[in-house]
Amino acid sequence: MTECEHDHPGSGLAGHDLDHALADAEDRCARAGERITAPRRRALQLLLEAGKPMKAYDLIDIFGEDGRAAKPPTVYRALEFLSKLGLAHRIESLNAYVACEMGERNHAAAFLICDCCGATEEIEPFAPERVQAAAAKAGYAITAVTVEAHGKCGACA
Amino acid sequence: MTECEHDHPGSGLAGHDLDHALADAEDRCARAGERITAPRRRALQLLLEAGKPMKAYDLIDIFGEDGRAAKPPTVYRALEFLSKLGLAHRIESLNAYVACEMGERNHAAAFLICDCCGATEEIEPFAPERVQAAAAKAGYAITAVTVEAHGKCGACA
DNA sequence: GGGAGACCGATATAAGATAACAATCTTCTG
DNA sequence: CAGAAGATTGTTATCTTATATCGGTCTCCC
Repeated sequence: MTECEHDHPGSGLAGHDLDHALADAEDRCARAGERITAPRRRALQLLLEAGKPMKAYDLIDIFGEDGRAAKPPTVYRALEFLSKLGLAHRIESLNAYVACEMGERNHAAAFLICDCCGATEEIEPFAPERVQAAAAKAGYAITAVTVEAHGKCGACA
Repeated sequence: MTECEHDHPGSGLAGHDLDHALADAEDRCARAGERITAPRRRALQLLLEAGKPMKAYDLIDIFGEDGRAAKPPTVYRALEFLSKLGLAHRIESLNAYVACEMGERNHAAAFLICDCCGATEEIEPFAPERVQAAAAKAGYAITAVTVEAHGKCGACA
């Protein structure tokens, strides 16, 4: 899948931006009546710093501030929580997780994914009304849609 | 994920329909200059008979005509081949595989998936031109798009 | 009939995810 | 404050999903 491995810049957050994003997330969380605990916050921090999809076991490996790995359930639980709140998304076709780039609201997400460098871009879903229409015609009531478009990003093409 | 477990009818093929579908597949295969060997044919047969997404290890368990399991690589290789030819599709959000329901051409696929009974329906992709447009705007050149809509089918709703 | 490449079977192991249970923390209530 | 209820965590073990590797076989083509 990964072919060229240019690891061009990447849009990970750091310093002030990171703090701000984390504070935002805490707000959102509080408003949703949920608690953002230490492992949840740590998982989100790692995703934000990475700025690209991360495998669960990559997070596990770097989870401890002291350089020690976490136990898998710790990280999987945190990721489940973040997904539930829309603070992160799972990318099915990569078995990976990425911080949500579109602030507020637990929206549907769609992704452009570079098979070359691994970069992803979160975009507005394409034609939600047509999804619903097509589903209704087939008798389905849809609650969540996964859209993952693979190809090459500008830098790799 | 699975909640109710009605296993309502299902659209698996059998008898004459199955033979016909397999013959069709062999045609397609021959025209593509590929060989449909015994394990490939067997894998496709199992998917067609099931008429719904099957996990790789479910196929592995029932692969042998004599009731014996196959070795994982045998089935994974067959599934990879069938996917390449468009005779089957992988459903990322289920880690499962399903026979293609739309005859000819190696099209893009989209799926309606019932989280209740596991049924799926393959449909025409929604707005391919808008995918391409959105991707182009972000500098991406897209080669494959995964669309998986989850919800409840008519029977489960 | 012999070489090249595709394909297969088998073993082993890697990668991804969850079950189960005890311990702890939070919040609410009396 | 005491204590119960529920959410969250840590820990161990295990399950599920997928691939690497290697030697042998088959098929095609010259």
